[in-house]
Amino acid sequence: MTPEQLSLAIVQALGSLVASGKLPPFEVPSEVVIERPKNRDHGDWASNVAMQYASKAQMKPRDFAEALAAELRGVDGVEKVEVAGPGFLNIFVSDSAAAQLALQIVEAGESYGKSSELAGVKLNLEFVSANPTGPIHLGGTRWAAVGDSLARVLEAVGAEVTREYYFNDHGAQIDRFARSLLARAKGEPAPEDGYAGQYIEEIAQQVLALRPDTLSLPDADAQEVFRATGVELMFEQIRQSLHEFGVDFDVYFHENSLYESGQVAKSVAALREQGHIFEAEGATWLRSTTFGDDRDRVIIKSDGDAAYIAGDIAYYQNKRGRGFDRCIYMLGADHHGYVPRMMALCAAFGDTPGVHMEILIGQLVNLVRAGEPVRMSKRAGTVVTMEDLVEMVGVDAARYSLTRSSINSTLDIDLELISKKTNDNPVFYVQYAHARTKQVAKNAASLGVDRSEFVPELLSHESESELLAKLSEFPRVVLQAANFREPHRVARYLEEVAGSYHRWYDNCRVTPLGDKPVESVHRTRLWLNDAASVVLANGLNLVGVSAPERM
RNA sequence: GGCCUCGUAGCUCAGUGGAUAGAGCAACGGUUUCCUAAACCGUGUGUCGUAGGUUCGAUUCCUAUCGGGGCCA
Repeated sequence: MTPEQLSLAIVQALGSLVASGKLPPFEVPSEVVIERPKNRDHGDWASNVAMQYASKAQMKPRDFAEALAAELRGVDGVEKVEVAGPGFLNIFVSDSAAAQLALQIVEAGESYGKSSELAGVKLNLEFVSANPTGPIHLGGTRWAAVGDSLARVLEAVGAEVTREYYFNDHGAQIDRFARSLLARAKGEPAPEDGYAGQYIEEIAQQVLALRPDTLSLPDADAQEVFRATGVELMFEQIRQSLHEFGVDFDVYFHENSLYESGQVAKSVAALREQGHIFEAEGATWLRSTTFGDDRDRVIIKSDGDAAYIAGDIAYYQNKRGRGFDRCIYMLGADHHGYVPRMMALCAAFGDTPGVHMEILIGQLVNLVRAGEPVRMSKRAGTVVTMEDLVEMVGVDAARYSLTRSSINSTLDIDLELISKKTNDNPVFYVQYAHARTKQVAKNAASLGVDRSEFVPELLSHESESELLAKLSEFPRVVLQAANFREPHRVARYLEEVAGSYHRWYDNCRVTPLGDKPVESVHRTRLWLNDAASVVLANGLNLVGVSAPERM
């Protein structure tokens, strides 16, 4: 019996109670809250449905609960129902009803945990989107890990997700990049506002190797060569790093294409038609204050150049034109100031902010070494990059530790700690649990324990009902992670599954001791072992971390 | 000054308005003739920053306030 099945049983019970007049008519919910009580005396599962709906039926919570309890006692698999405290429903499920789940999970395999909640929804998820002026730094690495995991979670609940990377290779930042390359190639110190670091040297050399005559050109022309070629090389390096990090985007969207295709002009014209554009002080403005922005925004500056928001406007309309129902943007906390103007442009197109456009703001990552903050500077070239982090701890540990925390929290990564590869990192704990399930299965096979029978009532040890209960929560955790856009929930859940599994492993053997014969209980436990294996593997996959067979 | 975000155990952090607030790490002690000891078991610490409010019930929601971080002016 899973929480979903219980929820359904309660909804049906409520329906029949109302139909038979045992409860006064009220609007019966389509699902109710079922949770695993911390205290096992409170049952296998508990519901607060009576406290929530008693007033709607104009009853006292306890009376409401008693009526519902009486009805639930007739449900197959329900062993006992008690009413406790202010009106909690404490439900005890029979061991064999709970154990059926192991069978269902193994049979479902990779599809266990998936649902069709967002089936048919086309989602655009934009993340990282760093301009190609240098390698992906720690902050971008966090979005790469979290964004890709979020995409996986959303796909698991049925959404059609496009991972998208938006970048620009013109403008002030890129100029600084090009000037830095040129200076380095000429052996001059980096410009005051430029970039430094080993990668500048490497890219400069690569550009010279491709275009050996560059330095004989006039400075302006040479700089353009460094810009065009340097950006290309840098971007290729970024794509490669992301790929090695396990993150591949479906679309790399070039800001310039919005201008070249005339999309910007078209979008501005569309907004002008709606009356949201005005001219003032020689510039073209979006009247974003109409939609809650704290001031109007310049789209085309008085010198004729487009402001950054011109691209955002066109890009948003372009996404919607490609059929996306929802456009999700992941931005760092340093860009939270953009939210009101972004939402305003969404509304200006007649869309609904928060529905068609969603912006997730994530806090930054701090680097710490032995408790002391590490100062990072792009100019001094002392940034820690995605490659650095991966080199220190590996892809799995890096992705896991970046994904397991809420993006609302600033994340401190302690280099001292993480580079020591201590088992501080829970990724080892979870991966080890998975590896264990695989080794147990292997041993079972070699000793002749197979899945030829399943006797649910034999899974009666306390650690078995704990593990089964934990495994049953997986689909709901995935759904919550998707709905809240919080993939860290999956990682936290996996840590709990791993704990339950390790405890079960210590208490219940799958293979018989010594030369004892193989019995039904061993064969039945193999199902549970394999069910745990499925959940750990499916969950790790959602976090973007490998599920090793052995460690 | 305005806006965003965080404040929970010694540390790093979980915690869809529910019952006695949790995990990992760190500390101490125990468990291996047998499926992986990267594991398990035991020992303990909390004014959930503070003050009000809403509620049958608040760590969770609202307001104010203090403190850390960030963005803008």
